[in-house]
Amino acid sequence: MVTIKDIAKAAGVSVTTVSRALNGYDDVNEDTRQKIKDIAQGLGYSPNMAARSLISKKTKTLGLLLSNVTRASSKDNIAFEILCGMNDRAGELDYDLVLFSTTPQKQKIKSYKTLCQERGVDGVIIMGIRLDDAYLKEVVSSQIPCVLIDIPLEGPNVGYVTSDNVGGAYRAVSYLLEAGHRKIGVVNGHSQADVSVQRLKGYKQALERFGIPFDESLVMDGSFSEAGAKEAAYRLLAQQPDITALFCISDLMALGALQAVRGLGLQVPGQISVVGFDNIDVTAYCSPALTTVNQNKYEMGYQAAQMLIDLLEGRKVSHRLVLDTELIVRESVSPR
Amino acid sequence: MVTIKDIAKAAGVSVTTVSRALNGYDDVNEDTRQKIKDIAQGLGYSPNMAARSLISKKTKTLGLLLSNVTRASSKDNIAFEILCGMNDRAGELDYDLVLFSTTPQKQKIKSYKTLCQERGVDGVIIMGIRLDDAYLKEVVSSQIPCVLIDIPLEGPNVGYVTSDNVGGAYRAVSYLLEAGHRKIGVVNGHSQADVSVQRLKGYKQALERFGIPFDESLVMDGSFSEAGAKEAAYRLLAQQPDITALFCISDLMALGALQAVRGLGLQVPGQISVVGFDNIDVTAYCSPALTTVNQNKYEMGYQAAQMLIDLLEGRKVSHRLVLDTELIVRESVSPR
DNA sequence: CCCGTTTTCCGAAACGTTTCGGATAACCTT
DNA sequence: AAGGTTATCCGAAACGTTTCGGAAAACGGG
Repeated sequence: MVTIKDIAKAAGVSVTTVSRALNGYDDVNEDTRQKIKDIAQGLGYSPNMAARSLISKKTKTLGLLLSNVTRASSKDNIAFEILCGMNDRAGELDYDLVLFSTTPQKQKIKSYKTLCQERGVDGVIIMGIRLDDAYLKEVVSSQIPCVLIDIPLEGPNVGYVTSDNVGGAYRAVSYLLEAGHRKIGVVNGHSQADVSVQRLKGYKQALERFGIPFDESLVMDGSFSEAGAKEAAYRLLAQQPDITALFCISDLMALGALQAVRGLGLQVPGQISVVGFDNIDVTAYCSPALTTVNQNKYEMGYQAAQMLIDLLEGRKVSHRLVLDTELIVRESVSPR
Repeated sequence: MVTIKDIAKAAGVSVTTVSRALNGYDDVNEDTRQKIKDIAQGLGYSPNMAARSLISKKTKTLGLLLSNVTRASSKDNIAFEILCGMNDRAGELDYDLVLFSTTPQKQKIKSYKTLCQERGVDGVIIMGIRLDDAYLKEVVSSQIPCVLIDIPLEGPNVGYVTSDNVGGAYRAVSYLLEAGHRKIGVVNGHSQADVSVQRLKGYKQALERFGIPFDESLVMDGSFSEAGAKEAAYRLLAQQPDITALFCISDLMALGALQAVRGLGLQVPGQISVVGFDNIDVTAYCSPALTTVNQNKYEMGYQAAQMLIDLLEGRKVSHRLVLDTELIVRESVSPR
């Protein structure tokens, strides 16, 4: 490994000068700087990040904490799209991304905070975590700058980015109402996800606009899984046979609901209309193609990285970003 | 930040002893060790990786170089599933994963090798790169241990993991042949991807078994994209109207081919049968559900991480791993 | 009780970089 | 020519850890 010292020797200057020359300080003669640069180039020098960050206390790396990057989670590639956006922006700004794999059992031993300071990431992006996660508070209240995805928390060092979930749900449900549906079941996620409560709020608002009272028994949790949603949809349709439409809080769950509806021998959208949320890729290909609300996942990641880096570099910036959503009309809804 | 020094002071021992106690050396009294551990715990100590790796020259991080983690690539989540596997295994073995975003323009400035040594990763996994990539040779011939995904190169410090592409293709095409198809078009990727040549080889072998001569004009490149495949399928079907089946080298391309077939007003599988490759999620949901060959993406990532770490830790291990593939029969093929 | 061995500890150097405080020399200004 | 600036450079300390060589103390065997 070629070090700054080797360059110094070759150039006949001190290591100090080499360091300052390479880092663009202005108290070094342009000729010497050029000579040093040439030698560095010739020797194939590249700075040692460990040494550098040992003293600067900066690592130029962002941690990504996502609790569910595991075998199961790959079907909806939402996480992946977000990751792509993050990675792109981080790359542009010369940061690297390190993935923290957090399995429940490892979490017992090492908290996020420990993980972060051990690895020495400058900041961290957290997603896919439950609101009641014991360690969420910890990292948020710690000194580590962090931005949350879909978790509305703010602080001096923490911000978040999310989609306009209530708006999206509002538009989706309004669309159903305008199509004449009046008894709309909702397949929800679980109470410990902010998106669940926000999207339900949108549902209620749409109902309100049409003067329809909210009926608690029309909503059922599907735990964000395909199987869970299938189960939930079965129960919903069994208990309330006059339901004509299902609003599913996520596309994956809409897929599960679709199975349940078919399992009951009912047609989509002929007898039951379905709308989802997220606009994952499958929705365009499945049959019937799913009407859903799009959220800009790539952008979420991109902006999250941007916000975190802004935070890190001390820029004054809003700690809250809500991205627009858009209703994507396809084939799973018919008028009633 | 609490350092080893603070612990030493609090425990009334030297930093050497603290270090050795914490790292499990046996020349420290069990009582002192316990005391030191307690104090470390109490102070919330966590070791500084930068300092540690400065001297040990190990970082316990794996680099992941994938050239196409960008906006477009998210539709087929193959990369993501592989990543999940890698991340899981790396995590189990106490390594972290850092993503290297390589855009074509950045590649000009910094070669992979530079990237790796700057970031000080112990080794690197490379995927999604073309065989003719200028820097591929560089990193492979460098000292950096690396494992390739779907690129058959071996060396003292390099290994690879891939699927049984020829076997998979062989079974897929045999299935078509057994169903009575004789004129089978193939939508290929491009010549600079090993999977393209392997899967084509499987196609040829199947043909051979049935005594059918290989016809060059039956294969057309679709550049691994949906649009490219659509175009290719159009051309194929126009030029050879008696084609009765399409073997697509990837599912994403099969989706494109499906569009082309429909665009020509033909039925799948009634008039044209289609089989894909990869078994991405959409294939189970699209209509008709796609017959395809599954490759175990998660396992590929898992094993790649395992192999790299074996390499890093000097274990004697095979530098080559070929995972089984499996034909998944669904609805896109009918007998002729 | 002496000598060799084991146990337990420590001082200091090293890793590659940045940075603080200063030093030298050349250049102005009056 | 003296004093003040400026341009350019350097020595040494510091960051937090590991590790080499050795040292002190306790122990065991004869």
